[in-house]
Amino acid sequence: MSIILKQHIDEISPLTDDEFAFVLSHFTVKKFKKHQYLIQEGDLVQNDYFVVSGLLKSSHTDARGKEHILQFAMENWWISDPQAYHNQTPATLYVNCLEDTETLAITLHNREKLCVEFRKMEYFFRKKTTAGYIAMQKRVLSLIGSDSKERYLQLIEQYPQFRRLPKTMIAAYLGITRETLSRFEAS
Amino acid sequence: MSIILKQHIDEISPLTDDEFAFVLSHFTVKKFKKHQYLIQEGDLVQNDYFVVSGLLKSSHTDARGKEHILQFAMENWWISDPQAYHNQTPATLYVNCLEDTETLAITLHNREKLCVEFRKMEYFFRKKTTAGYIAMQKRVLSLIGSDSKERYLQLIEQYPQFRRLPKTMIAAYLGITRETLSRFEAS
DNA sequence: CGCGCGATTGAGTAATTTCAAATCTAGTGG
DNA sequence: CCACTAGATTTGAAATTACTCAATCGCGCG
Repeated sequence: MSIILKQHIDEISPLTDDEFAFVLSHFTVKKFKKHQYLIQEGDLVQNDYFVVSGLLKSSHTDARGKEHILQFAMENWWISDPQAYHNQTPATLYVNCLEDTETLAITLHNREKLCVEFRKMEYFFRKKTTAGYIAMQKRVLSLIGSDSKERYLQLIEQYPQFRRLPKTMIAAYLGITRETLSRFEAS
Repeated sequence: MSIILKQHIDEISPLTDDEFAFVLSHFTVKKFKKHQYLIQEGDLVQNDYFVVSGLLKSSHTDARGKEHILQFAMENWWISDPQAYHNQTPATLYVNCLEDTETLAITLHNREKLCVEFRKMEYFFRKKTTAGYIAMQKRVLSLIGSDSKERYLQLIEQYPQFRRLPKTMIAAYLGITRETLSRFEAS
């Protein structure tokens, strides 16, 4: 099962089998059931999660009780509350499962230890974070520069997998209501 | 003048004077006049720029000719077209000066060389990028979760310095029209 | 069969945009 | 120091877009 993590790292920073075994020793397998929460608002966030299988989302619930979705995560993606994890402050996000999910979890302590002990992994995390930053900047551009219909079309073009998500959640990800989203598909 | 870069790095990864001299040798001083472009759409992006003094913005011009602002940069900030810089693909953004500006520029080649040669700087860039990712995620949350007036108030609370920017640009950063922004301040 | 949840549709309301015009302001040259 | 101009800001009115609230529809699952 952990082969998928190796392949994922290899794309940026190829490892020998021995090296990967060492890397893997810093992770722990964690499995969750549909609807289960990995992180709730206020929690101390122990882990960053690499998704081996399943489906999750991270979201924020605002003062009016509305949920806004920051991220979906499927196989090969990472998910957590990055701010709470990296700064070790209380979580402001929820992370929960839309399907039964298997993850490889790494604590901040082990992540930093791994970066110090093993150069290739510091390189991996640096590159991965850079790619994440670039993706986030694209999303900002889409949010400030495109109307909601364009954003929806861009989204399903970039991530066709997202078609299988409930539309209510797609809407919460795009920053529009489910009713507005529902009025698009017709065309 | 480069003392400000040292102080900036020291906040994350403290350096001795000798170490900093070594780091600095990887940068070149570049100065620009108000209205000058550092990067234009289609360019090969040579540098990431650390701002010593002055003021800049990065922006994208869409198919309708409208400008959307991704970032402002003042003293102590970094600016570039990250996607074009890190992937060495043609720029999709413009970066230009709102005031006369002094920068310390680093090529991707020198940045990577520096990371390999000098561990503390790889740590610095990794942490800096992580912080940038977290800030970007906050902005996404603000865009999908708050209406335009709330976003404006959040912005001037988080960055009071931005008050000195032309409102047209604040609007282009928030993803609203200048007319809409103009109708807020009254209250 | 019927429950429950997600998706859709309708009608009225609120927010935002567009287009146009008027007003203000900072910087320039005389 | 003043007049002038270009850019920025404000204001108005109509059109568009999105939201809210309420009702209905469709379907999978026990």
